[in-house]
Amino acid sequence: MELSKRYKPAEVEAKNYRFWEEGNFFRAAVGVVDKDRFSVAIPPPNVTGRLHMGHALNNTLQDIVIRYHRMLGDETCWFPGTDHAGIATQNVVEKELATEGISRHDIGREAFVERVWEWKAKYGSEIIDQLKALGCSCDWSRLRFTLDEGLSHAVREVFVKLYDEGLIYRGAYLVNWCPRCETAISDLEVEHEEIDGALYYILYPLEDGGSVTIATTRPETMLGDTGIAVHPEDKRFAHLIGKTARLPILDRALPIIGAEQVDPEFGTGTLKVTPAHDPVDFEIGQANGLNSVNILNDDGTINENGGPFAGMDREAARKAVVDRLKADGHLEKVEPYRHAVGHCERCHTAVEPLISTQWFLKMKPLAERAIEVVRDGRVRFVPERWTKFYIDWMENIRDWCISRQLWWGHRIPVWYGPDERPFAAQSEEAAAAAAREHYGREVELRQDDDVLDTWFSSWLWPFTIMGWPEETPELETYYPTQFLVTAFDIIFFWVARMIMASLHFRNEIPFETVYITPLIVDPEGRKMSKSKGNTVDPLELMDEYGADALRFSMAHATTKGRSMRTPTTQLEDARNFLNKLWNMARFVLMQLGDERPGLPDEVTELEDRYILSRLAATVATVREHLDAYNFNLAAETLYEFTWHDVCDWYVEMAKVRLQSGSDPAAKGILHHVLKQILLLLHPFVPFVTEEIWQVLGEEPTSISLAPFPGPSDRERDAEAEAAMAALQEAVTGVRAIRADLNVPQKAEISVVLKSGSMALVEPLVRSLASLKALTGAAVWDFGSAMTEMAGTARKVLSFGELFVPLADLIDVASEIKRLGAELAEVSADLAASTAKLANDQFLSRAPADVVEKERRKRDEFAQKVERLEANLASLGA
RNA sequence: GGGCGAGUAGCUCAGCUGGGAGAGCAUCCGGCUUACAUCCGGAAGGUCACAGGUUCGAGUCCUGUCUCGCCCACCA
Repeated sequence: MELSKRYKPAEVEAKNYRFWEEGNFFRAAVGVVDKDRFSVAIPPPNVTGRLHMGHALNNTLQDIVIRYHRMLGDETCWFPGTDHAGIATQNVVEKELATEGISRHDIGREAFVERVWEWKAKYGSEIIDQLKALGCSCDWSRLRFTLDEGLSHAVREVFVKLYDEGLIYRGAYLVNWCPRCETAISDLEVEHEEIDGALYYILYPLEDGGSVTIATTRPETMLGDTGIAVHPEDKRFAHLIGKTARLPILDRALPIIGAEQVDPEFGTGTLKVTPAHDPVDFEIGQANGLNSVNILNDDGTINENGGPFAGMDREAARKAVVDRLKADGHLEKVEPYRHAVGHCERCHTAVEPLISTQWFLKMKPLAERAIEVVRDGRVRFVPERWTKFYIDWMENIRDWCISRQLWWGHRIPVWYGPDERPFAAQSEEAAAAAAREHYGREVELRQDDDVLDTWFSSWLWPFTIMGWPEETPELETYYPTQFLVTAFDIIFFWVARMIMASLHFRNEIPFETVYITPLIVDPEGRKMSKSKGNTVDPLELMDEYGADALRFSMAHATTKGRSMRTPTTQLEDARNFLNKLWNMARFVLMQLGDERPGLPDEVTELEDRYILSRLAATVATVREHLDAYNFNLAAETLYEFTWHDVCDWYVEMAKVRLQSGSDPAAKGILHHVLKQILLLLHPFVPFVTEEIWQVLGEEPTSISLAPFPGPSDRERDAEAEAAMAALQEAVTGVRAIRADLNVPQKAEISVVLKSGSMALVEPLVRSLASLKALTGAAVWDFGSAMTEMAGTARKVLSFGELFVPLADLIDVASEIKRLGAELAEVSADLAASTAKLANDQFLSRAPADVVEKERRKRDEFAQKVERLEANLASLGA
């Protein structure tokens, strides 16, 4: 089969993915006991999702680990699925409706939800196709959706259980309200953004004369003020406690109280208390029995409690309130003020805190054990620093608001009786039965209108994808999972909650290792976001460079830092690298023809011994790095070995033997080394490696099922590596002379190599043909004393010296300059080394091997200096 | 107000438990050497942010400072 001169991903990728799917290579068995098991639950992408760089990174890393373990021989399963993504999906469909000029309220709940399912049927698989394009080797037969019947059942089960345990409660508390989405959102869904606002100083008259001035950033909330607070120990205001002020405009009586929460340093040191619209005020209100006056409608407009401002949008109301205060002489001053304002993560509308009746989950009882398993290392974060991040948050965890005023999601499994008594149950029938029992008769039940936070299904993901609450063979075989990959911003949303859920419902951890990826940032180092317009589309990158190139560059760029830049030049590097690999394969195929010789029995040639030694080292290093999740180092090691050790040196040396007729050993080694490289690279770049594997016609059918290289009987060969290093030094020396002195490529030269080390020279003599081919020097003379010759270029090596007679090409003066510069450098090294060895402290405290190494270095420098000096002398310097 | 990460060659970044500063790109010089010009050979380029400290020895460990990025927090 003929390979094209360049690697063309488009011709290879889709074809090979189809091959994998048709072969069911990623289908995992259940119930296997005689193998290690390895499983991963995918972080389910939103059904509305389009592959972004975060997904690309995340799933590339998961796939590398999954493929690695599959090749290690583990029974390996990657469980895939998608998330129904409550608000996000509802927003998408609402937007679609808006283009038709209608809102969800126009068509009603049932029809709307139907519409979303239609949308899902149409577009929900796009993200799956994109993951396949990336090469992800999930077991697609196990694809799940967080809103499918099985998971919905699990969600109801969990809700009822937690309700019965008293961990879920309903009540009116201060929540974050998004007026655009018209729903409560959890603390985690609020993003704080610094904005330029203003501090308004409002004058509150006191009932018995005088006034008090209070600073606020949200003047319109004064409509909901029900008190005023000062710090109890603030002497300036002590006399005010117990008195009453009057609210401007609405003329409400405001008791003045003392509260610890007040910061005497801020503003005027007094606080207007608006329990319905501020978390601190809510606390103070509760503690002091103040009323709560909610002034907002669900859409963010002012309600009837806002008096003359009722019906106005909150923005307009702010302005109107300020104008009115000013007109009445109640506005003392306005100062510019920069502060953080909460925004809805999904739609970026400013969030309003308000009192609302919602469902909550108590977190502290769940958090305790979840902290424990991380602390004792049963669940491990990589990089390790995230452990502290996790524990800090868990220790200060607050209750989770789990209800959402949406239509798309798991409807809360609670039915209310005529007296509003709630019945939590798996089904309406079960609730009816419970109600019948309670009331002693048949009653009309009404289901709660709200749905659950999307994360209320995701936090059950690792075991619900395996069929929980049934005790399935999947659970038995693959739970707990071994590995989870996610970004740090999901630790609290998801990772922490999964740990809590798994411990609570299954009494075991959900996964052993949590790998936290760096955050991908733009070229300026800023977070990528659609609103900033600095996103990069991985699908476009895949089109341009190929999925493998994207994967390799991702792996290569993944460090244990907190962020990484979008790979740009690295993408080109990766593409070039894969092309290099492709061409190496072409070369090997050209040499092999129909033969598939494999590793020869006897290996004697220097370069053969060398490359096998390097291969053994590479296998060991790559496995080490993969086991430690050092993706960049593993990729780097393979790049280096393939390109430099194999292509630059081994192939070039083997050519000599291959061109001068058949050489079974060289062919066998080429074949073997190529195969090993393919296997080592396969987890990183599955498409190109599979393609070459197929062309070679290797067994097994798919490289994805082949065993990953392990330690072999051929291990490191220090002697060959040392001899090869000498050869490389000599070759590079001659090439440098050629380049420095502008000796034309075609010009015939001869080389004299002088060395006292027969151990090193002897293999070079045997590799004479390689030396000639690699340097273009036709005549090599070893070991003989150099007779003084005019016009000789010189190079001092670590183990000897090179002489290249070039007659009139040599300019003695510049030759002296060249050698002089090197002498200066080496002399400095020698001086440093000598000084070190003269230091008694060093000799007595440094480990013996370090001292020994230093001695060898010193001797080497000394010899080099000696040779350089001799050469300079012979040039008459 | 706390916390985290980064600061190494012109650019993007490696550098594991402390023992002679690395890669790729860009630059310069030379090459169509029949696997690859997405290539090959060579060269130049760095007070490892700054200041102290620990150590025989610090890019690597400790303390402090500066710059950038990010996270968390009830200063309205």
